[in-house]
Amino acid sequence: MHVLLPDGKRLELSAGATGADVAAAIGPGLARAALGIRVDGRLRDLQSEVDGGATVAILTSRDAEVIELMRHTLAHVLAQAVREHLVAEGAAPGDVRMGIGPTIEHGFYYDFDLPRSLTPDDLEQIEVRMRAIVAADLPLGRFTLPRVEALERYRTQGDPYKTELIEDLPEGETISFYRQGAEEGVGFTDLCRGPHVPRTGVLPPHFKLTTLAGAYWRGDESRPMLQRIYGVAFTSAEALEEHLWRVDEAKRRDHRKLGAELDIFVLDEDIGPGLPLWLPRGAIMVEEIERLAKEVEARGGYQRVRSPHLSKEQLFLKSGHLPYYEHDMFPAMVLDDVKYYVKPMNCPFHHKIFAARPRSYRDLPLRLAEYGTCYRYEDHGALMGLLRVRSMQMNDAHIYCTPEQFEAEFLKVIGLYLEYFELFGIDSYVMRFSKHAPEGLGKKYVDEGELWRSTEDMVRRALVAGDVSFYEADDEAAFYGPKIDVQIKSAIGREFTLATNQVDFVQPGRFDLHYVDEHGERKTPLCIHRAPLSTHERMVGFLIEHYGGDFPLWLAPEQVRIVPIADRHLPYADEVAEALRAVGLRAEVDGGNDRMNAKVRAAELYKVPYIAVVGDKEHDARTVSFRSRREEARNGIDLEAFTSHLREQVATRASNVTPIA
RNA sequence: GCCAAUGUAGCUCAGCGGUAGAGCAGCCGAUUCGUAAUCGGCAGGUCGUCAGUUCAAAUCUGACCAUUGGCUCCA
Repeated sequence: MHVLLPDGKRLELSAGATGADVAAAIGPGLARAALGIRVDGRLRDLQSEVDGGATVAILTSRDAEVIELMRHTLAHVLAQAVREHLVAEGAAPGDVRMGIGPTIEHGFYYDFDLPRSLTPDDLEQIEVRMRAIVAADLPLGRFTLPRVEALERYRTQGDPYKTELIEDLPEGETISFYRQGAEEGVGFTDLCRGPHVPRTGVLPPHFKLTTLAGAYWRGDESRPMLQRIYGVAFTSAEALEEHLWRVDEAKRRDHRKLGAELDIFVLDEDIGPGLPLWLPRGAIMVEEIERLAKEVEARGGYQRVRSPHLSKEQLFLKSGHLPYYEHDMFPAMVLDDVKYYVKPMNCPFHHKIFAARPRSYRDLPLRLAEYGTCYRYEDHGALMGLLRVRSMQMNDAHIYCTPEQFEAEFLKVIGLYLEYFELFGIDSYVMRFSKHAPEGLGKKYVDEGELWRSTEDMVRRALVAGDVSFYEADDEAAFYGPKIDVQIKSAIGREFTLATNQVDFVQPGRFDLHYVDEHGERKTPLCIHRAPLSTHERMVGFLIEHYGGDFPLWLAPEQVRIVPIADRHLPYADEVAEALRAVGLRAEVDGGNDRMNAKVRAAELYKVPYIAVVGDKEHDARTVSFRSRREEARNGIDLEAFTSHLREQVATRASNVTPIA
């Protein structure tokens, strides 16, 4: 047989040749340096047999992708270290059970079922053992076993996890193991698909165990909770340093930290978890977002409505929330044998508004908007600052339309997202087409298999017609229909849904909503739920991180801080503030008895976009001297010119500032 | 909800068996100063809560509450 090399050369090999054989055939130097191979674009290890006719590239430490092999092998080294660590203190080897240990972005993890809980101290000691295993330069050997023997191997060890993994492998699948250490019983052997580096000695020292966490076996909350150890690994010290620096930098942008420093919101134990208080500065931001939404929606033909926070049980029975969404609702309050619930969503109320009078096809599409505050009983452990709360103001609207109008309306909503994202300069996001999973019918999802499929097809057609790029995800839908979720990452790298756009083929029918079409027939409308600005809590939380607290002028809680140089300049400072406030700008005077330098520093730390210094020169000429976080500092700018410069930025909601003329 | 860690003044943190400390912020006073910290003084805490151990608990133990890191879930 033969293989092709990346330069197009043909290399003749005997049958059953491995990656190592290919490297050796090319040259002894390469054979020593080889860490893995790439076969037709797929990463494999040196021990795997190459396919005849394939293009094979030998990978060395110079190839970036070998870090994948290294991280994978490091996961095994971690497992060996954990076993040694616990056996050293007296645990039986069989009591140290292994789950899975894959690579992830920046590193790897491994899940364990252990006789005791690990502590951060253990982590340090385990890392020391890992370095010893690397230094021991154990060779990695791959071997396969027939299914029966593989199962027997783990059954005798009493290992339910590996046994289950093998049982779930499809018949006929090769069951491979990797052993680090020259012989059985030494080092560590693990069920594994590979690929790996050839020896532990080639692993880079630039790794670090980072966190200890709990994780359900196979991600299923009904199964045992294992202990997971996360680590990061890079090929160079600089890359590791840079990664750790980035993690640190992200912490500085964390909206919980900045939210406290900039007086935007607080959480108070007496009020309850996930129930934030907006401080005056945060309230300004929420209201600016609302103002933006109202302007955009007025242009888009939306009408605003209002609905109560509570409703009798029957509304949510009708909508389907009680059977399908009760877990996320605050428990009922009972008055005179009538149950009332706090609303988790606005939709049932809007359906009632739709039904409040007969509707003609001429009324459609009918777009009802409300920034209603909803309450959801989120799991305690899921709460996170403003990004995951229990009281939330939805940027909500429901669009009722005919099937013929669906595509255009749906795409208009997508267009809305894009308009907002452009305004905020949001460019790293993905659109997720969230579909149901058939197993969830009747449990998580209303039991209408056919309707699910046809609605999902309709959404997919609309997305393709609108040339929207997206990926599909099963089992992520709302209980009443599929969604388009805009997925985004927080400063600390956790993915969450920002905007959402959902199709509802269920509730209009359950509420017996109808309109009269042009032939005088009663028809049920479709409903699109949309929240392009997410909830106002999550949006503000996201924007704090997105801007790192350096908000564009229109969003900044305080837009101008006026710093008088001496007390005698206070009257003029007040005059400047009045002039700014007169045109709707938010300005404050720092009248304290600090030195000017200290006041400038305080305003900078508070991230006030413009600091206007006024002294004798400014007073006499009726000017200001400003410094800004977004443009070059200028002295002696005419007060009028300064004011209109700021007004212009606010009016256009500018992110990029054109310096003052 | 599950696994684990943490919880001392508004914030950042020290103290870790003998009944509480610093810096910054705050307040008062002096200084009136040209673009990131002027000086001095004062005030501020039932050490998350509730039990327990002890002659004595911020310090040890337990339960609960909250926060954080993950898992599950989600706007």
